[in-house]
Amino acid sequence: MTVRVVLVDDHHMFRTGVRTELLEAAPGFIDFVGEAANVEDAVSVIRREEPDVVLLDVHLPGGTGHGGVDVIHGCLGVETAAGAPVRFLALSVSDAAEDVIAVIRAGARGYVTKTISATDLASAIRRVADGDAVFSPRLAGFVLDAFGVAAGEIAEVDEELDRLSAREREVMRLIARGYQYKEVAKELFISVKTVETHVSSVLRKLQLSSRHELTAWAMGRRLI
Amino acid sequence: MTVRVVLVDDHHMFRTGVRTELLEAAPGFIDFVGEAANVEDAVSVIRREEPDVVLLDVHLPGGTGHGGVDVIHGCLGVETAAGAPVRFLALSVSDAAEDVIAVIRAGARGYVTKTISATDLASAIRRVADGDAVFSPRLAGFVLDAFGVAAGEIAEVDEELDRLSAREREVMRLIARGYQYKEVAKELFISVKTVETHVSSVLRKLQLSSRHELTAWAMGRRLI
DNA sequence: CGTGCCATGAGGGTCGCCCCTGAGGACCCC
DNA sequence: GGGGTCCTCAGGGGCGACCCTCATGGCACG
Repeated sequence: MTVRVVLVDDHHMFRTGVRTELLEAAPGFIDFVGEAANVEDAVSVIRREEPDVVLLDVHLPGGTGHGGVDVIHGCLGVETAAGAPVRFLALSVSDAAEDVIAVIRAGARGYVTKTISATDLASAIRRVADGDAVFSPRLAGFVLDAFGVAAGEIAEVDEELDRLSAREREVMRLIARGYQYKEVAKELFISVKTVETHVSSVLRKLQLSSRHELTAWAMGRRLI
Repeated sequence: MTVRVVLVDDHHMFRTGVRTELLEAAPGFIDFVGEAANVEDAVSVIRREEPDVVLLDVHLPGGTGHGGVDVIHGCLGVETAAGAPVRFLALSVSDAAEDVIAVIRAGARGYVTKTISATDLASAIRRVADGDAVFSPRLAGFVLDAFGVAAGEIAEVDEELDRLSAREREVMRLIARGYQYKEVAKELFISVKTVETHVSSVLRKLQLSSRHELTAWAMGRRLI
C-alpha cells in the first residue's frame, strides 16, 4: 500500500533530489501528492491533501519564523481519509538539540538529518506512517534524555522557560536582542518602570544577573 | 560543446536534485564527471578530473572548517586539458556577506544561492565556464562594493579594524563578549579608568554608541 | 470570598556605562 | 629635541541598568 507524502522544503532542488531518489530506491511505495516551499503554502497543501506523512524542513521562510513548528501548529487535528492523524517527519540539516526538541514538542513523529540515505529515508517514512517514532542514531540519545524519566539538561531548559509568563518572555526577547528599556517600553506600549519589573522577574527566575548573561542564555538556546 | 562539471555538496540528495534538474533543463549541455561530499574528496576528484567548472557548497565537513575555501585553496593552479583554469561556482544556502567575500577572495568566479532555478543555474555554469563572474542579483551589489574602486562598507570593515590599536582591540574583544569594565580591568591588569578610555576610543573609531552595538558589530564579523 | 499570580506602575537607591577634559611617561620618526 | 601616537590614569557628570518596596486592578482557583 502506498504512502501519500507531502514534501516541504524551501529549496526546489533539494525537493527534486528527495523525490528522485525515493522513487528510485522504493518504486511504487510513495505517492508524492504535494510540495511547498514556505509555511503558508505547506499548511494549505496539507489541509487539502490530508497526506499520511509530511516530510518537513525545520527552517522555513514564512510564519512567525519558527518554520516547521509553525506548519505543525497550523495543521493540528488534520486527519487522513482513513482517520489516522497526519504524521510529521522532520528532515533537517541541523542536529541542534533545540531544533529537535522544538519540533518534537510541536508534534513531529521523527527527526532525521539530510545526510540520510534514500533507502533509510524510505524505511523511516514507512515507520512513521505506521505510527512509529524515528530518529537518526546520533539524535536518539538526547531525545530519550529529554523526554525520559531522568530528565536531562534539555528538559530543564524548558522548565525554566516555562516559569516565565508570556509577557516576561516577550520582554526577555527584546532585552536579549539589545533593546534598551526605553525602546522596549515604546515597542510594547508600557512604561519603563513596568519593563524594569519584568526584567527583574526574568533575571530572578532564570538566576541570571545581567542582560549580557541573558543574551548569552538566549543565544545558547537559539531563542534569538 | 559540453561543460565538464564536478559537484561538491555534503548532502547526497541535494546532489541528486542538482543533477536531475540540470540534465532536464539543459540536456546534453553538462557532463557530470565527479562528485564529492567533503573537502578531501573534493580536492582529489578535482585534481583527477580537471573539470571546467566546480559547483561547490560553501559549508562542508573536513579540512580546517572553512569548507569551500579549503577546497579552492587545495586546487590552486589546477588546469583543464585545454589549459584554462578550473572555475569555481559557489552554491550555498547562505547569503551572509562574510561567506560570499571569503569564497570570492579564495578564487571563486561566482556565487549563487540554492534557491536558484535549474535554468538559471545552467546559464550561470555556462557563463562561469566562459570566464564570466556570476552573482545572484541580491549579492551582486555588495560584491561590487567590496571589490570595486569605490570601496563600500565591506572593504571598510578591515580599514576600521586597522585603525584600532592593539590594546584597543584587546579591550574591544572582552567588552564585546559581555565583560564588565571592572572585569576587563582585572583581566588586563589596568585600572577601570583606562578601560573606559579604551572603550571610548573604540566606540568613537568604529562610530558606535554602545557596547551592545559593539557586540553586534563583532559578531557580524565573526570576531567573537 | 480570600489567596495568589500576573500586568501595570511609582519612588528611591546603588552601581555600571559613556562622555568630556586633562595629564604624565614611553616610544618612534624626522 | 620637537611632533606624533600610544598607554596609562584621574575627576566629574549624565544617564541607563538593576534592585528594593509598595500599590492597584484583573483573573483564576478553591
